[in-house]
Amino acid sequence: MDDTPLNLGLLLFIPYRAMESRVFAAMAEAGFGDVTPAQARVFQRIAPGGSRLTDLAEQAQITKQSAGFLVDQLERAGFVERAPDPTDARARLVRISERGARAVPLAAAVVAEVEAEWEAHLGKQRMRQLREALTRLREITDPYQRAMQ
Amino acid sequence: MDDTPLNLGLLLFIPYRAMESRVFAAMAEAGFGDVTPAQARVFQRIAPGGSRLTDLAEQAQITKQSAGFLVDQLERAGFVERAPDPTDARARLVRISERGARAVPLAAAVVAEVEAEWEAHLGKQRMRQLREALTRLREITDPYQRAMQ
DNA sequence: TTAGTTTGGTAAGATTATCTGACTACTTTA
DNA sequence: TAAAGTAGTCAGATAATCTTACCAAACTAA
Repeated sequence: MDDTPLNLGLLLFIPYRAMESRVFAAMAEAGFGDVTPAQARVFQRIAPGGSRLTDLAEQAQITKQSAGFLVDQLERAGFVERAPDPTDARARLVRISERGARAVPLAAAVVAEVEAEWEAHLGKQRMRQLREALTRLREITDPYQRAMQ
Repeated sequence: MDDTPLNLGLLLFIPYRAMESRVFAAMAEAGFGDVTPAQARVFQRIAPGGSRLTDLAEQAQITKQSAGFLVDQLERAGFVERAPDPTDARARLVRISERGARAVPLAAAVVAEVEAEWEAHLGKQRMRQLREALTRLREITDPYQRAMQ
């Protein structure tokens, strides 16, 4: 077997992917099977008071056309709603709607569950170190520093 | 500002995405701009002596049809070649070709560069802790444990 | 205060990446 | 040696993304 250390990109991707799969499986089981990964990546970036399409696109690193397409789907599925932005007549705010709000704590619970499993495997200390290192890493790898759920 | 701790999935994704972007930008600049992220995710899983399509599909967690589609593109672009598998007449081995082999050290250099930047920001110790935590995490989140470059 | 520039968003059309289901050809096993 | 399993392809559908082009509202500066 090859024991070359794995590149850090892949090392980051593997658990990310595992987390995503777990959340999607649980959501599907809970009756939210009609949300796709691409939609979720936009959804989870909606700010508490609502976000503009352009901001969502920028944060998710997709074009505003793609973001619009995904928000249309989320709106049709009842997860979000659009409201005029009182501060700018050109813009509209994408907000989490009632059905979307019901999904949020469910997803959060699965994330917590997976994190607990990881902590059980790594130990409290290493888990804390992991979170700290990633949080610091974000300072230089995330152009959008706003905290998100 | 909201100071809720970010969920670990997103915390993993942010630097992963940053690493990927850097690598792709550098590859494009070096004349390998015709490779897509999806193709790269398959390519980087090719074993030294070549891999079967089915194995690549399994490791990348896509269907063999998708893997075949991406390998077709990689083959047309000259990054890989297919050879009969001497041990099984049904199978063929996907191998890195000359052009592909030229791309590998280039990508590795960018990865090393980004990792060095991260280490400069985190410090040697936290960087080591990060790598160790991720390596251990892989034990419970990666169904395919074979080391990859 | 109005003309030019920027910003928020949509429209149309193409391309890429992915899936499911069905199939062929070879291999393994009972 | 017949049945079951495995490697891969084919066909057709859908999802997610892009580029280019556009419109309307809002800023900005002469």
